[in-house]
Parts: sequence; C-alpha cells; structure tokens
Amino acid sequence: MQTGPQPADFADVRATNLAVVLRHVRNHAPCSRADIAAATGLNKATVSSLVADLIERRLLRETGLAEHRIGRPATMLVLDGQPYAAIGLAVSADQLTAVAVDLAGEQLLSWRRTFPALASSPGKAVSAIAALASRVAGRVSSQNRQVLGLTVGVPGLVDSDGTVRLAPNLGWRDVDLRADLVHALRDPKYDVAVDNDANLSAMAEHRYGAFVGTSDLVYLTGEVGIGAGVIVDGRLLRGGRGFSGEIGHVQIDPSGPRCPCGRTGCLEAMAGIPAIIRRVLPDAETDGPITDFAPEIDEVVRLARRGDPATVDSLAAVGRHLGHGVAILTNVINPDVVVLGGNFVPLAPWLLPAAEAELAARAIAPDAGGCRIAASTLGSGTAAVGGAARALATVDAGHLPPPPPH
Amino acid sequence: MQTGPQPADFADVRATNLAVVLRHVRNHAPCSRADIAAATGLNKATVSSLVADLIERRLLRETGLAEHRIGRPATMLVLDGQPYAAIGLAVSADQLTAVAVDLAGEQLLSWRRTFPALASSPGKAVSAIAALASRVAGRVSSQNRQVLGLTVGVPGLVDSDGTVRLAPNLGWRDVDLRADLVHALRDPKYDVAVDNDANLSAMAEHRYGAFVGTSDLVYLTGEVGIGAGVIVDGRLLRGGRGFSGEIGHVQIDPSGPRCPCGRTGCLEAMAGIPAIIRRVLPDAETDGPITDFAPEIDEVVRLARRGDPATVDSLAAVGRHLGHGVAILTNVINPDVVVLGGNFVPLAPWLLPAAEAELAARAIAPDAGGCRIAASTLGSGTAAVGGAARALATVDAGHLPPPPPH
DNA sequence: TTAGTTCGTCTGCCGACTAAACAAACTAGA
DNA sequence: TCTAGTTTGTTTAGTCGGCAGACGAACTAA
Repeated sequence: MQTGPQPADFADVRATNLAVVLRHVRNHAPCSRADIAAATGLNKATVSSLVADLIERRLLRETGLAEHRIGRPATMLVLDGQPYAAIGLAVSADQLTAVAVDLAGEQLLSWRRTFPALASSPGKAVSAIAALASRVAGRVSSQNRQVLGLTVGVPGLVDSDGTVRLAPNLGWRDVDLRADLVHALRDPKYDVAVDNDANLSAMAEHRYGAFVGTSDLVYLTGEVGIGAGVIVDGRLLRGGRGFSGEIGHVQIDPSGPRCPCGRTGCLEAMAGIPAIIRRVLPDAETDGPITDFAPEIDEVVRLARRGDPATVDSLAAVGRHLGHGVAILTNVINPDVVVLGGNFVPLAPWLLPAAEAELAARAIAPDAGGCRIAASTLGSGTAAVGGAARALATVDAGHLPPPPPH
Repeated sequence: MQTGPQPADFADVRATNLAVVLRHVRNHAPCSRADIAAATGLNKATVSSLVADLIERRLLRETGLAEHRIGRPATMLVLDGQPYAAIGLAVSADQLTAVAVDLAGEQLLSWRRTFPALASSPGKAVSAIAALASRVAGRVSSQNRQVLGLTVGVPGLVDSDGTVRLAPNLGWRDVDLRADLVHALRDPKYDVAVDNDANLSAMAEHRYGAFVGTSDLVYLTGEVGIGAGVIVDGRLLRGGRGFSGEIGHVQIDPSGPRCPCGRTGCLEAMAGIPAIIRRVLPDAETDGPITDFAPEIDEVVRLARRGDPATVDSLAAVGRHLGHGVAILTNVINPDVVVLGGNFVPLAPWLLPAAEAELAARAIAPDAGGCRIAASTLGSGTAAVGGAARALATVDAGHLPPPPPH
C-alpha cells in the first residue's frame, strides 16, 4: 500500500509555518520579525502571529535589545532555551552516558556512570538505564524545565518498535528496550525512543557538528564496532526494518582476519579499534571483554606522534581499509561528507590521508562524488547528544509542545 | 544551510489533498466520493469539492455505473487516462526505447530504434533522441493528449542538472543532455528531465511492478553494466550529487578479474552480463563493442534448461556474487526487496537460489533484514516506462496540470 | 407504502494567510 | 528643532478552503 502524504488541513499549515519560523530563528538568531518575513516569504502579519504563538509556548523570546539602523528599531528574537530540555542517553559496553540539551543547543549536563553491560542481564541494564534517565529527568525538572523526550542509543540493530534485535557488544538479543523503559519509568509524559547509536550520532553531527545542515552525511562510529549513521536528503535512512548502516560487517577482504561475527574480512575486523590496537600494540590484551580502549589509543597516538614507522604504516593501512569502506558508501549512497567518530578522532591525522587516497581510487564518480572524509569535532558523548537532538528535531519538524492553558 | 520544508499556505493544502484523492482513486478504483471520505478522513464536502476540481482538470471521471447496495447508489470514479500522457525514453548502447504512458498506467505506445551510441557523437545522439521524442510527442498530441513530461534514462552518472557526467557504455563525458534536448525540442511546454536508467527502472518497479508501493526497494540493472536504483521510504535516493547506486564498481573480490573501469574484482566484472557470457560461452565475442546480448543469453538459458552442469555451476557462482552485492546493499540500506532486471530476468531461476543463500550468510540483520530478491516482471523497456512514471509521479505528488481556462 | 440507509450537496462557520493601511520609533539633514 | 524619509510591527478587511451538520435524492427491504 502506498503511504503518501496524509491529508492536510489548517492545523498542518500552522504547524509547518511555526516550524519554519522556529528554524529560521535557530539558524539566524538574533533576528527580527521583519527579517523572518523577508527571508521566508511569509506575510509580516502572519509572522507576527506565528511569533506571538511561539512566544506564548515559550519557544522564542524577545531579547529586549534592538538593532538601530535607519528607521524604527527592530526587536530581536532568539530561541528561548529555558523552559524545555531533551534527554539523550547512550549505552556502550562499559558505561552509560546521559546528557540534557536545551532547545537552543546548550548542553545542560553530561553524566557518565560505569556500566558493565556484559556482566549484567538485560533486565538489570534496563533498571540502570531507567534509574539514570529518571535522575536526569528529575534534575531537569528541578530547573523548571519540561522534558521533551528521552532517546536511548544502543550499539546494535534496533527495529522500528524500539526493540534491540541484536547487540553483540552488550550481549543482547531481542530486548524490547523501549517498552521496558516506558514501564520502568511508569509511563512518563515525555516521548521515549530507542535507536541505533550511529544513527543518533549522525543526527548530532547533522545538527551540531562541523557540517551542520549538510543534507547527505554519514557518521562512522569508532567504538568496539563500526556502524554507520546515514542521513540522506536531511532525513535519517532507516531502511525497511530499521537495520541500515551496518557497514561494519561488509566484507573488505575475503582473505582478511576472522571477525567475532563469524565472517571473515569484515571492515570491523580490518579497521575497527580492536584491530588497530592489535596491529600497533601486539602485546595489548584485546580479546577479552575489554571495552575501554582509551589507554591503548593514547599509546598509539603517542607512537604515531613520535613518528614510529611501524605505527604510521599500520595506521595508513587501516586508513586504506576505512577508505575502502567509505568508497562503498560513496558508490552506493554518495554522501557529501563521511564523519569519523569515536576513537577514530584522535587517530584521524594518520588515517585520513590514506583513506582519502583510497576513496579517490575506488569511487566511480568524478572527484569521489564530492565526498570528503573528516574527523568529528563533537567530542565524546556524540550518541547521547544525538539522542537529545532527535527529540529536538521533532520540535523543529512541527511537533510543538502545547501552549500553556492560559 | 538547512533546507527544511518551505512555508505552507492554502494552495499547498489544496494541492496535497487533491493528490491524496488522486492517489486513492488510483489505488482503489473504482471508488465513490463516500469511500474516499471514509478512507482518507477528509470531510465529505471537501472530497466533493476536490473531486469536482479533479474532474474539471480531466484527471478523474465518473464511470456512469453505480454500485447498488442498500441505500442511495454510489457514483463511481476512475482515473481519466485520456487527456494526458507522459513520455519516457531510454538510451542504451545499441538502441533508443521510447514509451508513452497515460495517467491510468496504460502503455500507449512503445517504439524502438537502433542507435549505435559508440559510433556516433553525443551531438548526433542528442539529435536522434530529440527526433524520437518529438515524433512520440507528435503522436501523443495527435491523440489529443497533453504531454506531461519527458524523461530520458541514461546508463551512467547523471548529476542533478541533467548533465551526463560519465557514461562509459555510450562513450559520453560531461554531456549536458537536458539543456541540449530542451534546445533541440525548442523549449517544449512540458518538463524535460534526464536521469540514471537504474533510478528510472526503480521508479517503474515501484509504480507498476510486482512490489508496487514497497517503500524500500532496489532495482539492479542487468545490461552491459550493473547499476542500482534505490528507493528509500518511497523516495528515490540520489545522494549529494546524484551519483548514488553505483554498486557495479564496488569491489567484490580483490583477486577478481580486471574491469574495463580499471579496477579489479568489481561486481560488474564478476557478475555482469558480459562476464556471465564469457564464463558460460568462452567462444563468444564479448570484448568488442557488442551491446546486444540477447542471442548469447538465449543460448545460456538453453544450456541451463538442459541442465548443463558447467552452465548451472557458473550461474550459481554468478548468483553468489550477486548475493554478495545484494548483501552489501542490505547491510547498508536494508531494502525490503531487490529486483533483478534486464538480462538477469531470464537467468533468475538459476541465479536466485545461490544469491539468496549468499545474502543470508552475509547479512548481519536476522532473516537478512527481511530482504527478498526477485526477478522483474515488467519486461523490456523498464527504464523507459520508469521515465514516464517519473513525470506521472510529479502529478501524484501534487503538481497537477492547470485547469482548463473555462 | 413506509422505514431505513447511504450518497452527495448545500449552508454556515471558523481558522489561517494576504494585502494594504497605519501608527510607532527611529535617523538624517536642513 | 523640525521635517522628511525609513523601517518595524500591528490592525483591519478580505479570501480561501476545510469542517460539521442539515438536507434532499435515490435506493432496498419489508
């Protein structure tokens, strides 16, 4: 059955235009009503009405300052970050990260707690996640902010219902995380969602990263595995069942090493963080349930900085494999930029040249289809920030919080 | 810059709802105004107004027949195919195919003419294409039909301006086909577009194929090369510059044969039609500018039907390579179905089992992410039909032809 | 014939955008 | 200081299009 756009009515027009104004203020703050009218093509009167509505909903506020050019001074508008916040929470093999972000993009808090996923059952994990989410929600509420939504990022396959079908690095299979969380949080008023961590990181990059607004963007996670979050035409690519972006287990080399997934030569097995560490630091322990690679990555960076030839060569080789993976994405999806995240970021200076060369050689489109490779600039917690961004994006898309009952 | 939805006004509401009604009639013809109101949620009065508008524009008509259940009989509505038609034209290495399709999906004509692309300059090609398009448009006009649009499908990289950046099998590079055609056709009133043939075939499959309306669908061409047309969430995936779907030159096996593109082990070199023929019929001539493989494919089918072991094995091997390619698509995009087209269709009975097994083994998502592989049922000329579908899809999306001037 | 049902239109209403006029608030220059 | 010019944002009147409900039309069933 074809699922075209649903019938529209006035409420849709209003919601669309409210969202247009809201986005314009986000992108051009501070700006005046007249600016908005000129830029969007909406009538001045309409803009006034929309702005009044948004101020009543406490999404915008007047700065009080005015711009004094010739003519009547303009009263400037900015996003009002105060009354709302969205919560993002990322699950990894060794820790939980929670952030709260306000509407203006201000990060209100960032909490971490260790969480040995493999050592605890999914049930306990749900409790831990719910407890952390609940504490964050409490803190946010105590600041008189309304929680707009909670999104949990998980490194694994998440279907469209919010069930984690498979998360090898957490030891999970068929965990209905969304429903369990809703239950544990006792049917919170805010919206709860679960998504793949790469998808959320891509949203964070799309909303807050160095390539804000690039409409075709891929984020590659560099944690235990390699996952891709794909944004196409400004929207997240999910595929039929929500299992898109699993580039980590695409075969790069049939004669490559065995991957824990059972296949051989997966991108993850060739260019994943454990593979890098094994290659550069043969003595390091990487087979067990080790999940925090920071010390080893620091050591690799140290060696590379010192110019250690074996290390530099190894990183170049890994960069070539990554470039191979990016070339597959480029040939199939043709993104404008592929952002390397996680532990790839500190290694980027040594990975990128080789990756770019490999991409150029393997991409069929001229000029690599215009695709660049870059390291993320968002720092750690990208997936959690992306979780918050997901809820905020629904506001941008027109799902505004209701106006106060007056 | 973020390019969210544009400001909406009444015209958009009207256009959206007109399109909703039009699509409903397409999918549920014949149906009554009351059916439409019940199914779409639109008010009965609104539906009456919309239907009147569509009848005036001659997009719908009343059948005259009525359905006699209890109560007042319903006057049934159907699409009015008569007044409009869209033209699709596909360029391949050896011929031009042109079709005209009316709004109801009726194929009005299908013309072929030989066209030795490699033996003629792009300029001559433009003339030949324009001449054919012009003749088709003339025929359509002589039936008192208005031409809604012309779309030309080209086996190669086409950017968003309609410039063919690279089409190796035609010997083209940087041919501004759209502009040249508009010029050669002397600024026709209808809309002219150029697109990749795989993209157009995917649109045809999405609109007329066995998986109508499947919102995540990939079409794989089986001509000289292998290209993918990708539909995600009901929309064509184009990527940043329009160069998506080039799965043919993704490397499947580093130790594979050399590909004319200069790389080695490309999917195209392993599982393309010339590779199949070379493998099964070592004596056949496939290196020259041979472009019509029908006789050889017939021979391969004959051998396979007879159960010739070498042939069956070869086809299974090719099927595995195709399954490998489909697995890449599945892991990255997660489509619901991958449709094999072109010369793959007659070979499908021998290709599919191996391809499906390989897909199941390589896909990371459980149950291969729900992805099936199937042979196209649309027959030859799929790309041309898709070209017509593109113009018709713009009508479905709300770009209706203007009402008669009264 | 009557009751009941369904279809499609008609009427009145309301919400949302537009255009144009206008008041407010400022700068620039005489 | 005063006036002309400019820009902002609100007000007013108008149009458009969807909605709810009433209503006549056309039919079946008993």
